[in-house]
Amino acid sequence: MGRPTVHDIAREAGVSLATVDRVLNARPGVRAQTVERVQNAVQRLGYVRDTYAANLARQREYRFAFVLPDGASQFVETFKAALQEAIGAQIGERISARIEAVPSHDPHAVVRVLNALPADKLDGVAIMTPETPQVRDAVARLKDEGLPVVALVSDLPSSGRDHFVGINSFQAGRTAGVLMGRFACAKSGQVLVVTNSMHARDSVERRLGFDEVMAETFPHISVLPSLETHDDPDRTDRIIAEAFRSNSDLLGVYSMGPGNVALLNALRSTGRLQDLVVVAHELTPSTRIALQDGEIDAVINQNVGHLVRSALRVLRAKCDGSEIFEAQERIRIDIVLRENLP
Amino acid sequence: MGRPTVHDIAREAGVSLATVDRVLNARPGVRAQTVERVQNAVQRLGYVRDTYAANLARQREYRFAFVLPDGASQFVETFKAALQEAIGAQIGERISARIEAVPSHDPHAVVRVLNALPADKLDGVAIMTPETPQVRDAVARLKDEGLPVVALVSDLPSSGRDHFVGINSFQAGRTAGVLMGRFACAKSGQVLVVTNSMHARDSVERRLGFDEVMAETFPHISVLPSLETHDDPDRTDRIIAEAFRSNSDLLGVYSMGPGNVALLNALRSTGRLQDLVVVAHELTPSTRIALQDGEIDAVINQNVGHLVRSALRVLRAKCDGSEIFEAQERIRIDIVLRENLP
DNA sequence: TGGTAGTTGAGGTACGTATATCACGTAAAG
DNA sequence: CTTTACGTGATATACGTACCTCAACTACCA
Repeated sequence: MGRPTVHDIAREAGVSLATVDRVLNARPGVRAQTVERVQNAVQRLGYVRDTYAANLARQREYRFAFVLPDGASQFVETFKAALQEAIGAQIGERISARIEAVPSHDPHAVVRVLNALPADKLDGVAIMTPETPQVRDAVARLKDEGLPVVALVSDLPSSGRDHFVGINSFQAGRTAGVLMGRFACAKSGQVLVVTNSMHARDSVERRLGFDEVMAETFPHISVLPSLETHDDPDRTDRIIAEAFRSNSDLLGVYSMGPGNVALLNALRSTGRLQDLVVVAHELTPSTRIALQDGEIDAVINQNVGHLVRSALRVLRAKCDGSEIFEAQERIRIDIVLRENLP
Repeated sequence: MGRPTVHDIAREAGVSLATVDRVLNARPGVRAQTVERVQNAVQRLGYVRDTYAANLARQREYRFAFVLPDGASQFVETFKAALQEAIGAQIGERISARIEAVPSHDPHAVVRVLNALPADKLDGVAIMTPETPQVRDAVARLKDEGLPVVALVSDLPSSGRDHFVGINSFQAGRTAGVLMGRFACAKSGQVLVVTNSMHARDSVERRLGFDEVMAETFPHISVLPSLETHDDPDRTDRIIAEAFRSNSDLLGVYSMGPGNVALLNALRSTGRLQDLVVVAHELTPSTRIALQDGEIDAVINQNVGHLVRSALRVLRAKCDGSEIFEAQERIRIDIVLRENLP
């Protein structure tokens, strides 16, 4: 015979179907002793609830909200596209997802959106935003209302989020460091580090990892202080030009954050792009082209498709109270060169 | 209202439930005109069959067979472990998989096993084996019996297989080449290329990709003819020792196939392992340790977990006649360094 | 006219689970 | 002794689909 059903449990435990149901769904009105009898039967027969039949019966729908920064970042756009695609392909999985766009540089707006989420109309929330104390509080509130919360790309530790879907920024920084050091080939000189803002936890951690490897393994290369572009193309042009004026032996550039379009333009106008080792984060249309043209040497990437599907799977598992298949949910730090472009 | 059901289709098309059922399941006894009416209704309402309800009703079980080489390869062992784990985690997905072990170096045995597969007790087959004309024929036979067939890791082109789950060997070879060239840092010298056998299509293609990049981009490095170990540790020791005697400027070693344990041992006994750039394929317990110890510089990997889950998803989709979500099924060429070890 | 084949409808049962209602105990409280 | 609350069983309906049977209708041919 196939998998045991609730009927088998009822027979094995010597109780009625109704009681099995009460126990399995943690409904009240069952003596502790009876509960145990049923649970033993479940154990003995190795019963596993058929989630799909259950969802069919209860007309379950998984209603998720994705809170994403609204802005010019190609990475977020790529992520959104992957999300739309995944939702489309998941027809039949009873998943619906709404996207809540949040002005990327307004910390208060994030909190407003989070607080405005209709907890009773949702079954889970995924959040991509920098960590602030207010966000932590808002997440805690969502958790209080019984909603599973997943942090996306940027972790929200000590906020009570159920899960983090993303890569370890410190390791990502180390990986970038090794590529920079080895591709620079024992030459000595300076490396530029550029990001939009060092207020983001990711940037800080990447920088730490990068510095650690450079100091350990490539002491002949000196890593310059982080330049912050503040997402401003003009400012980017200026600080890059200035950096090239004041450093004679520039070997490479490490771009830790978004804003690769502006950065690449600034680098192009120096006329020295081809000689530099450039390592950037996130595979987007622009970094892809730059890789193909040999302008960027390596991209450290987290696969957006994997991020999206992992977030959806984890949220579902949290809703169902089922186990997470850890091996599948670990997001890899992809190293993308021209040769292994997906 | 939620997703349309067969009832909605029946109403929309002005026919009975039975007729909708006949059309949807391609049963005979429906006028062409009526078929069209129903299909139009399906189109208009955007009906998608609820696969899980359908599987529930028809008591479907997906019975797959995995034909895998039986042998000492750590890669295959890792793959098997991932398969077992995935099957365990898929309880509730109505999937069962049997593993058919085949002596790895007996081409006839593969064919015997394939021919002995009980087509009527199976819903799909995944095959990991080198390509031979006999295998092609056996696959064609399986297809004739109506079974979906997926080629794993090593493609079986022109065999009629439904899908290939694995990476492009040529691109993988190119990727290895770039890493070798760049990590060798403009020094000139020779690179050893080692595999167990150049009869395998993978090895040939990897070699082609590797050579192409080396010739294009690193002409100062000369790539030596492929050494074949034939899975024999003693032979491996001998040919490696001989290669070190006759080449004075060895810069690196590219290991294209399995047998990394024996190769690493042979390299260790030369005492020059630390100075070499070593690029190998497949992340296994031994290559992982060698990466950590700095003996191997880079591993080109195809994630076994992804391979397994992709094969299962594709086989299921083929059984259901549903679309494949291409973006999800593209296996990435992973570059694994010590710093981004998963 | 009757026969036959092709087409359609009506309705049922089943899959495994959720959920509701009602009835029947038993034991404690009044 | 009655009342009440609690624990349990019996039974039904539903979810969306598959698959079966039986009846009925149409069209065509002999």
